[in-house]
Amino acid sequence: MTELAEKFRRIHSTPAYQLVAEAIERRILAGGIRPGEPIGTEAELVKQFGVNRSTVREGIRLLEHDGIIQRQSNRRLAVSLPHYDRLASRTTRAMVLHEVTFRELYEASMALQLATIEGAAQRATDAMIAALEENVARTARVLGDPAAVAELDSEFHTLIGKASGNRVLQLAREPSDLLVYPTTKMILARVPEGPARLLEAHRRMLDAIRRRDVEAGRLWARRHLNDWRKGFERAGNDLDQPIDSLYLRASPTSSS
Amino acid sequence: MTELAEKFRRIHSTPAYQLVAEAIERRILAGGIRPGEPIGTEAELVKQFGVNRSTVREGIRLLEHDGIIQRQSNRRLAVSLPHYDRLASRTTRAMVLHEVTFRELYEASMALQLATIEGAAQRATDAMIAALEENVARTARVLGDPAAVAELDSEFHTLIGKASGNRVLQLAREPSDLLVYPTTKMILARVPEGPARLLEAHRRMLDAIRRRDVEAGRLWARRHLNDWRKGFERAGNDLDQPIDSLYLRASPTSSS
DNA sequence: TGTGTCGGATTGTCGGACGATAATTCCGCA
DNA sequence: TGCGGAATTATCGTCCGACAATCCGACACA
Repeated sequence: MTELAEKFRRIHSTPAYQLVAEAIERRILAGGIRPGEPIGTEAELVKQFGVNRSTVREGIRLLEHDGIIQRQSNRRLAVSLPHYDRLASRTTRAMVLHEVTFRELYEASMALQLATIEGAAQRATDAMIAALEENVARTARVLGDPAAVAELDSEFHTLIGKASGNRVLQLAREPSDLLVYPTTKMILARVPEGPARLLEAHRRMLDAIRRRDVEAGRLWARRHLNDWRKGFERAGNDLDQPIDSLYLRASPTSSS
Repeated sequence: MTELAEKFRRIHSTPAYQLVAEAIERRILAGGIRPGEPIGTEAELVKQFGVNRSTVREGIRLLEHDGIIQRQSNRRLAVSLPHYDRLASRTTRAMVLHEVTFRELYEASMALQLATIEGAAQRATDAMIAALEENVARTARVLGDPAAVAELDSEFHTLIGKASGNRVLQLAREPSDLLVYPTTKMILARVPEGPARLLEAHRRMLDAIRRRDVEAGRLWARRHLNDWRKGFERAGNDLDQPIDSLYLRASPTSSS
């Protein structure tokens, strides 16, 4: 083995199906095709790229999976805006595989939720506030059913995310939220005073948003999440244990 | 159109290739197969699932694309931990397609970076601090080259992310970081005092981390990002304009 | 207006095939 | 006996051709 001079870059042939996917992706991102517009049938792509249909299909699958293209009613492919939950579930999955701890989840959620409610307090529209009020009212009605309360809690936070008007923030927090939700459910089922405290916090947060009181919003969001943490520990868990695979959803697909 | 009673759930048949993907994914997430362990060859999967190889291939492509399985040197498929950047680029792409504004990016980054440096100040190891010092030293050396400084800035923030020891936070901020980086590059190229101010901020942040001074860390991280925003505006941009497709990387694939 | 029917288009799935390349085995030679 | 290189095998990427199921649109019909 002579010392080989690094004259050549390591050769790396990209498989055709990836090239297909990247070519289409580039066109979409460059704005050549706008969301909603069709990108042609498989047969057409076969002709354009000069590869076999199987290859085209493998390529298309990737983009379809990412949600940047979708099949319309015609079954024809069209560009689409990837929906949040689709991306979020991937990231959530990664968190589970990486065995992140609840502490990490707690810390990150704290930062994200505080920023979110800050935005919501500043910019929530009347419609969003009405939706939040409706959510809180419903929560009050099902206070005896922990699972239902947990579900509404999840919805509440999603609504606040929307109300914040910050999509970057929404995208950033959704993966964590997906993990927080099942935990909340577990906590509420085991900590008797949980639902009442949760409702109180939601009411205060909503009130802060209504009054555009950023500081009060932050305060109650913080308390709310601290309740979550304390409940988690009171339910007999260690904050430094990794989140485990309880959190795989039954069907991670099909978001209408 | 009469009011149709919602008696039936929308029918939805899942194609076989998706079932294959989901079946494998479930097994992995349930912990049946740990990262690094092989999944079996395509031929074996064909036998197990009783479908055609084309179908199996379409299915495993999806998981491969998500990074939860990978081909080893044997070419055999094995479970793997999805790496951050792979997920991040998807989310970044979504942000571009959704035409999020710089303001949204700025706000979200602020929350995420403050939380990150907080974690770093509390938990950075000596090794991480050394790496940060090395980064700062290199930055000082290339101060005349805006592009190089931008690159090192990106690295600096990645290092702080690692130093924070919070992977949830890291996963949450990476997508935004991917968008911040090209902007920083543009700003540094146009704002003469940019590099010097950036270096100063990095030094202060590093110092705060070294002294475990959370408040100082937050302060300088905030200033640093405010500089970014001001530079952005000084460079003649409007904070409320959508980020555009300048940000698609040349090759969004292959992370070793 | 609502309903059956038909043809065409498109997809999902299949079976089989070939070459390229990495992994493994085997064999001749020192 | 041990080792380097050749032969074999395994596996993947790609291709081809095919078929049924399904959906869309159009059209005729009640």
